[in-house]
Amino acid sequence: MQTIYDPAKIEQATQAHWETVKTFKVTEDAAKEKFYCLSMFPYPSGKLHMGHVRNYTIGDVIARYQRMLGKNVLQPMGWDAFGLPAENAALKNKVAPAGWTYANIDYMKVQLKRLGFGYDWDRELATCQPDYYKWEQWLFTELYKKGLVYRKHAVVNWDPVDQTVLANEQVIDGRGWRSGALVERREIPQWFVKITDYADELLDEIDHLEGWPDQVRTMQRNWIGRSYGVQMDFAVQGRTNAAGAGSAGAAAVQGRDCSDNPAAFPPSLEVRRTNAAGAGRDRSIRSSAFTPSLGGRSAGAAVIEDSAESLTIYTTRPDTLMGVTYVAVAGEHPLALQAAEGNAELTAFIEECRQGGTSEADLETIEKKGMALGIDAIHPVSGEAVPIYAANFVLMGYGTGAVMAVPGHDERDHAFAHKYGIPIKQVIHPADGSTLDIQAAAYIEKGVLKDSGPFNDLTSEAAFDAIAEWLQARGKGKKTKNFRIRDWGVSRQRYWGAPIPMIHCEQCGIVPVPLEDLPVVLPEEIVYDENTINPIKQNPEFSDCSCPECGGPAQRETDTFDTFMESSWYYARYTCPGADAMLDARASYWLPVDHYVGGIEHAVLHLLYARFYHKLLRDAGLVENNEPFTRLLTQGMVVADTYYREGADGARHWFNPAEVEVERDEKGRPLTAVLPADGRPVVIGGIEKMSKSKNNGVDPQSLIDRYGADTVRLYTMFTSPPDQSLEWNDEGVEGAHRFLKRIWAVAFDHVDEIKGVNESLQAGRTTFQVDWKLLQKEQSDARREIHLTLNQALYDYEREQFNTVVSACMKIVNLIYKIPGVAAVTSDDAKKAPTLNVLFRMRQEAMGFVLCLLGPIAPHITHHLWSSLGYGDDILNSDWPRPDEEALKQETIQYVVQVNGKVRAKIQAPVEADKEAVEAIARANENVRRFIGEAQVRKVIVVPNKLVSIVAK
RNA sequence: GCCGAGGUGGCGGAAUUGGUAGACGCAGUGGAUUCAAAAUCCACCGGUGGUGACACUGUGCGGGUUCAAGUCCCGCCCUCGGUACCA
Repeated sequence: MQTIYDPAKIEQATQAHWETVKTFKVTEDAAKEKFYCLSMFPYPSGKLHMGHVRNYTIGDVIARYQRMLGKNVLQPMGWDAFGLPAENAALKNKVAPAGWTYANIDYMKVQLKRLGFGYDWDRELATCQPDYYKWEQWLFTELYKKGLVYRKHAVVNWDPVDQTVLANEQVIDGRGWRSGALVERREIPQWFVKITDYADELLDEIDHLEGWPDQVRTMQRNWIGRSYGVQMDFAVQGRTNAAGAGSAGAAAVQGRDCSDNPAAFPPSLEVRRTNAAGAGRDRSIRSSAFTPSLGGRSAGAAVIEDSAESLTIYTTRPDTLMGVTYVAVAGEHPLALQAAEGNAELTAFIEECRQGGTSEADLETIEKKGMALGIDAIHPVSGEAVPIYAANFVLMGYGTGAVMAVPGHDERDHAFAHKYGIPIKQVIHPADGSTLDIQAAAYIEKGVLKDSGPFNDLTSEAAFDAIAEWLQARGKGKKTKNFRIRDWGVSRQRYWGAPIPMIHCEQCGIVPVPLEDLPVVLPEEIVYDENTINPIKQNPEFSDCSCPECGGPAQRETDTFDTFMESSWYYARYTCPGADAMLDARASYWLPVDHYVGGIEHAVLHLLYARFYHKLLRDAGLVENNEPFTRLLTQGMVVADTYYREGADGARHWFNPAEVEVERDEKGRPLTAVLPADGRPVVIGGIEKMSKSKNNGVDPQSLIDRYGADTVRLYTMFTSPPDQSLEWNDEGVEGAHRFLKRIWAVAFDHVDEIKGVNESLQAGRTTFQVDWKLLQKEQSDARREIHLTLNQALYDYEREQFNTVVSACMKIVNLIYKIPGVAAVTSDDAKKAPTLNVLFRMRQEAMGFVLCLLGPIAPHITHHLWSSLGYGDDILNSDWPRPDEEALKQETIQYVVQVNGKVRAKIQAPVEADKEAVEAIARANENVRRFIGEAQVRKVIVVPNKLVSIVAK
């Protein structure tokens, strides 16, 4: 009697079983090999989206696979609970961010459980809980004591109407998202963590991250961007009032320096330049620091005392030095501000420079504009005066806001020089002696120096050293190493985050909050509306405090941490829930994470910050290894079709794919899309990442309700390989569901047929003596095919290509349907034949393969069928399948025969045939002889077990 | 702009890493079953020519290396992700 596949029923029963047995609760067990499998925790945005489902299914498949291999598997889950969306929701719905967040967590947790993920929920954490962020605050104060934390000014997006700082996401086309006002750049004091102190280690250890995708490793290398170059000094000379400019400049810079710890003055900036030839070669990174002669302030820099003030320049192309024809500084640079006094035009330009966003993409794509300051920089070699420009693409906050320019050998400098009539000088010539028009285009390759005074005729490589030595000998510069990466700015001017545990005391300056006063708790019971966008700023109840050192009145820091701070160490905290310390000894059993799974969008920031944090934890004596994540899988995005109509104002109204009907031609190509609601057409907008803004999301909950968790899991695993984007398709979900019904049907047909025929199989015993030799050739061919397919699936599990694991399962099920001989048996006598028992055994074996292979992917149905087939109570405790070597053996091998590169025949050759024998069989083939014809055979290549290639002319 | 990834049938994708292009699935077409439908099962399914065996052609575009190229090299085009305050 076959039962009907009812996913809701069997999934509930299976989950109840896991709950009762506490299947996924784990503890440290020194006797077993541990495996820590982690998926990036979600932001509790409200409900799960398909990206979550995909991420957590991949993680769960890996965790269950490792468990079936016999390991002690830890798979935890938690919540990245601080962040901007909670504040946005609070403004919209007039609810406090905390309540909104906790409600979302409750709902999403139910959804995760419904999907059957094998988490140890006893380890759950939320980053907004004070007993979590307490330790992050503690570590921050420790880092401060070590000198790894400092304060400096940094640029933010400022909305002049709402009087608030905006995230990049809240700046739309250069305007504030709520006010619509033009956004300005502003500089305010902020906290920084010195990731640059670890830049060398973070870079060098990428080489050892063999379990990471090359793509991510390359991105991190480029992000850290170590380069070797020359740092040098340009003296500044005022054309009208040099002395005045000098003192004003120095004073302004002192005013900017808000560091309470002079030794922690930021390392010099970097402004990135990459030549158009791109792709990692000849990258030219140049930076400069405006260095008043304050002595020792510029960390690691040569102290150059030549003139009252100077601009320190870093370049990876010192060979182009003699081609410098101007210097550019930021609008807010002291030199620019000083020059603008009494100069309305320049003042207006500087004001213009303040507008626009702060993101790298904004800065690089804006129209490059500048204005001469009327003062000059003195070239360190030639002594020539070159003009200093204020330019809108140079940022004060990144380093100290000045760059040198070589229009002849840098594309952006070339364009800028063209626009403002600045001379373009060619000092590098192609090594092959060819000539080119430097006025038409910059020459960015390396070559041979000309018009370079003492350095003429040197190659670029030789000139690098020669110029560096020349400058060093005269105290004007030196060779140096630079990084593209900047220190990590962790201050956010937002309410919903972990408070930065620092106190400002008029007497004692900056004082970190001592451990006994931690955590600094963020007030959660607050009113949240337009008037109190940030309820802890200007809130005396929160900010007034007494100084831990002198006891006098003091003010708390009201900025909160970047949420990357919380997400940089949660993986470690999972290993020791409830610990009365940041971490305890349990961390050393579980860490590092063996396998980490998350979105490719985190390839740089989160994954780099977490690596950095792990090293901070190591240096605080809390973990014992150097890297947090041994193996990494970055999954692709979930994408879907989009449909829209344009309104009268040009605004697009997006329709969910579920509301749209697509008409196709006889081949299935989409022709038009209409909205059945009004029968009128909509525009097909192409395939995009599922998002609220494009209204192309699919709600996983409705799919789970309709098809069950196993179907949703199977579909997401089957449709794309994990690291590629997954294109949504409703019919595909049907297909996945159909396959599960097919397995269900074949399993219960099998159970019915073996009843009363084979007691051993019925009892699930698979160890009775089977004489496989009883199989006829086509039957043993089928069995061989099944074992070959199993082998393929095992290989695919190892390389984590789960879509082809599913393919293999489908193939095996198709083969089971077609096992020759078994279907035709109807009479009772035939059912008792010994061959039939062997065929039943063969089918039982194949079913076992499918259930095990599919177990991690569709855990509920496989759990149920496992016991229906009599195998036992829990598939998770079964042995992982291996193919039978005997079953794989064959007598002949198929060879492909090519003549002049084209396939002309397929031949069978005995396994033991040598190359000559195989060649002889190939040449005897009629079609092969036809294509060789009269031509002479010049060469024959025989690839063992594969092909014969005959070259004839 | 810069860094990274990807372009293979109508669609998602496969090709054990230089060796039969299109596995597996979706859609489609034809058939079986059914009073009918759904469900299920079977067959076909890149293009052109041919009744057929088969031939030619075909992996974004243009070149190249090789007995052999989706895969390697050079030069382009297009799409997507990141770009430091979205998470």
